[in-house]
Amino acid sequence: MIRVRFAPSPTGSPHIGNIRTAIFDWLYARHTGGKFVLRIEDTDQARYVEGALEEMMNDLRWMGMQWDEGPEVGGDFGPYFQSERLDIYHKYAGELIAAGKAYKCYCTSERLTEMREAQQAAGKTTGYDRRCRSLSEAELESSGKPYVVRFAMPESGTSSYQDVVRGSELSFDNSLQDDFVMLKSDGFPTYNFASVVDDHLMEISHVFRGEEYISSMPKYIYLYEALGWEQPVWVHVPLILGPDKSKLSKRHGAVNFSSYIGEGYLPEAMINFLALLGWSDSGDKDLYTIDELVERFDISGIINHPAIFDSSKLLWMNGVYIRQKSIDELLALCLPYLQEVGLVPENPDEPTLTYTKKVLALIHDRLKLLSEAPEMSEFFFKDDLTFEQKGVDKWLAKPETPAVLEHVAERIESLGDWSVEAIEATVREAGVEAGAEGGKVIHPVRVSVTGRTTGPGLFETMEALGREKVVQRLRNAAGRA
RNA sequence: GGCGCCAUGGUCUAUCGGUUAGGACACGUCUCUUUCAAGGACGUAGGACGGGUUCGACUCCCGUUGGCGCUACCA
Repeated sequence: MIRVRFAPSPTGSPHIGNIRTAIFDWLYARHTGGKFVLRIEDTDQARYVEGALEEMMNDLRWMGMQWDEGPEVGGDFGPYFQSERLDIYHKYAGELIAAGKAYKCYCTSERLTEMREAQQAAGKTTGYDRRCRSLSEAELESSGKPYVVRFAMPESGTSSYQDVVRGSELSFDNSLQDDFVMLKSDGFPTYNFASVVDDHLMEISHVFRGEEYISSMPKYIYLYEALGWEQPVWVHVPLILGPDKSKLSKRHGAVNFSSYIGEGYLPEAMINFLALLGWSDSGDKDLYTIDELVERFDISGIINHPAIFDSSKLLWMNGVYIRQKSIDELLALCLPYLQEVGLVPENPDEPTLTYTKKVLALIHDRLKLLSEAPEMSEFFFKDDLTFEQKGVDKWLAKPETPAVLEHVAERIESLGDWSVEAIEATVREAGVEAGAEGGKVIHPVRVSVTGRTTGPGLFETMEALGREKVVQRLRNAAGRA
């Protein structure tokens, strides 16, 4: 049975890198018909951030990636919060201590710091000097003092494992390894220990995690050995780097995942784009539906080198997915953005909805982000236009323009058939009659009616706006000049 | 500093010894057009360097350089 887990720690807003790992986990579980487990690694009380877990769950659900086991849904391998599994970690730590494979360490953080600084100053490799490993409890004068539990690593030899992404065996010199902390003095386990215990107990078959853990592999190898457990398949996925080429982290501003939701990216675009950051199956295809991704995703396609996160392709992809939406879907997607700035009322009536759909149809192809909808369609909903200076200078300020606009208004006013075709014919005719052919009439009319020099087709825009508003705006502009 | 991973255009990538090194984004030109998009056509741009191995290396090996990661009572 394939079981994969996504194991975030609630220490802040999830970023692109966290979510990409979750996408790989989810895709692999769905691809193999396995289980997708969500486990919360809340073992660092100092860095715990309120609301981070809710944000994570919200992000996952927004993408339609519902976990099979974990918070809110339960499962047979719970609890799924590490903070609720402390007794389990203590039990196994106790067994390892009894077997002489782990030991209590009473060294103070001051001593550790001093030791590290001395090692650095001497140009030596830093690491715990294992003082407490060989001393007895009596020798340490330890009674009542706080302690951590360290794992007793072998001091010589090499350790190795098969890396499924790199396709080769990776090995490490044991003499360079440290007796790492398993249990902290506050009684909480460290990631290194807790994840091993939980992955085993939760019967995780494949561990997908960032490649920053590769250098910690010796720890896991010996922990599994000491516990007598079989290792899962390690899938070290490539890191996602920021534009500055460093590992993605909080300090990279625009990388918080939820902010992409707010800007109006679509889940299918985010999943498609992120799945291709560190995985590929052909190289000739860029657009994948979620079903195609589930069908094709496999460990063999995972890339072995880091990828820089550059959102320009994501933006393009989002435009592609927006264009694939029906008008009704687009309405549902854009309405919140339009309502937020008051362009559309909270409880719109049927005619308003119909009108909004007509407007959205006109900007549909131009939209790359849902959040662009208000700015792009503002003049359809508001009569007090903001005029682009460029348009005013180039067209409205021309001495001959008012007469042209007035004439167009006149002809439009008496137009019988209010269709796009009739409007176009009439505007063009009126232009000719007033001595302004083609662009010479179209541009000033556009600026008059929309305030802009760019936008959807002018005649479609006029048709949507309605005769009354068009005539009024033309006369306003004529008088304005 | 030590250890580890990695190395194809600006970016994401294909290539698993023999290709005019392919695709996509971005960029540029043209086209369509009232504008801006969208669409179509075309184009600029790539194997870090040096040694091997081989009839033949982007591809395999070694070294160099470079980038990144780890080096916590963070994950």
